[in-house]
Amino acid sequence: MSEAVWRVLAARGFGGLTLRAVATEMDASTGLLTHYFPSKKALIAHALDLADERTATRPLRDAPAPGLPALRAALLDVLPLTPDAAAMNRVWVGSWDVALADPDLAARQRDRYGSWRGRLRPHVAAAVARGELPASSDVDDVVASAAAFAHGLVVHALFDPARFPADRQTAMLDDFLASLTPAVRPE
Amino acid sequence: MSEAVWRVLAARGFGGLTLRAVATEMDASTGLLTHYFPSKKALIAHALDLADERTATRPLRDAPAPGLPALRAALLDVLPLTPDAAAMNRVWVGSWDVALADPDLAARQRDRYGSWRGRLRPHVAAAVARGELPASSDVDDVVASAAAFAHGLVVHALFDPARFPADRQTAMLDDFLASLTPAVRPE
DNA sequence: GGGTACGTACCGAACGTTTGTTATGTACCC
DNA sequence: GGGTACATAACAAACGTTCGGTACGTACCC
Repeated sequence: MSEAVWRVLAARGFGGLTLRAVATEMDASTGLLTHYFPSKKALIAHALDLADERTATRPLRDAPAPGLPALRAALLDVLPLTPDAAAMNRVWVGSWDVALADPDLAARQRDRYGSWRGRLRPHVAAAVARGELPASSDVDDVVASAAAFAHGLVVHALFDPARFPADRQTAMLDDFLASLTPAVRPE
Repeated sequence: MSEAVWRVLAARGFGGLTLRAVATEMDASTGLLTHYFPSKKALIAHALDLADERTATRPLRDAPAPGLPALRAALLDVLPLTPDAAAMNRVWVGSWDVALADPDLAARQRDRYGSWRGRLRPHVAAAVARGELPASSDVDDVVASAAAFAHGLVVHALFDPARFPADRQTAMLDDFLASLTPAVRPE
């Protein structure tokens, strides 16, 4: 069932997420859907949870080292570098319209992204502790900036994949991270 | 009429943009709407054009100086620092779901953001020319990074306005711009 | 261990509403 | 009086939701 929801979402977005579309996708009746979801909103909530779960359980690249390299790995995991990652991001970006229109869903998204920043935070803190970032850095600001940069890059890459191939996204991320580190002047 | 479309969009997003919602909003009939819009898709396209127009004609802060300050001003104009700007961004972010679901609209968004980056480009080029940015900078990458950063910050600020008040957004942008400039070591 | 009771899983059809679209009518303007 | 600017009404389709009915497992009783 979740598979069908995901396929509908990836193909038609949240605007095309209907009980019948999901039912047809899985060759079932609308009765099945309503049996598990008391309302349409519950379906939408499940779709968001589904995106959450797929995001959480997707294979992550392991961080080569704590600090900046770990942050880099975590952000690379978010970018639409592969078709699967692009589909995932397409769902997330698409969810923003419906989430912003509903206070409950908006609050859940707020918490979601808050906790994502929370998971990014240790990497930034470690980077500061290891001297990769200036000690004067505001950790929360750096975290938020990195999260914002990644999400914005996701959007631009989704709309213009030709101009933002995987290697350019990676290069841009590396430049961004490099710009965070204090410049070392050649002697 | 455009005013009514805008109000519906700001309140209910693209998922709640219907002919009748707009008609009710302006105390008119659906016949009026269909008189001007041959189809629903035309309505959506108009909504996007409307967002475009409002984006283009909104009062912009004038750049205090060419180069980096001009880039800063242009990006500040995008961030949801005021309720009006937040409403505008809410519409833009909401448009991404419907845009990603329709190839025509997706192409138009792609061009839109491409031309926005095009308008940002001279400022970055000027910054390089003036020595505010390293001569080794890839202008297009810097432009895209700045655009991505701003758009990502928009998303996070929309979902969590309490954690991203105007002054923090501004501070984060300033930090981002500062990180682009080569560090100057105190003698 | 056969019968009964009951909860869960699901189908299929129908409900009433909302949707986009179309058709017809009317007032007004040049 | 022909064209523009709407209103009004109706349309079929799609929508979320409700509901009666079937199948099946599981527990309990005697």
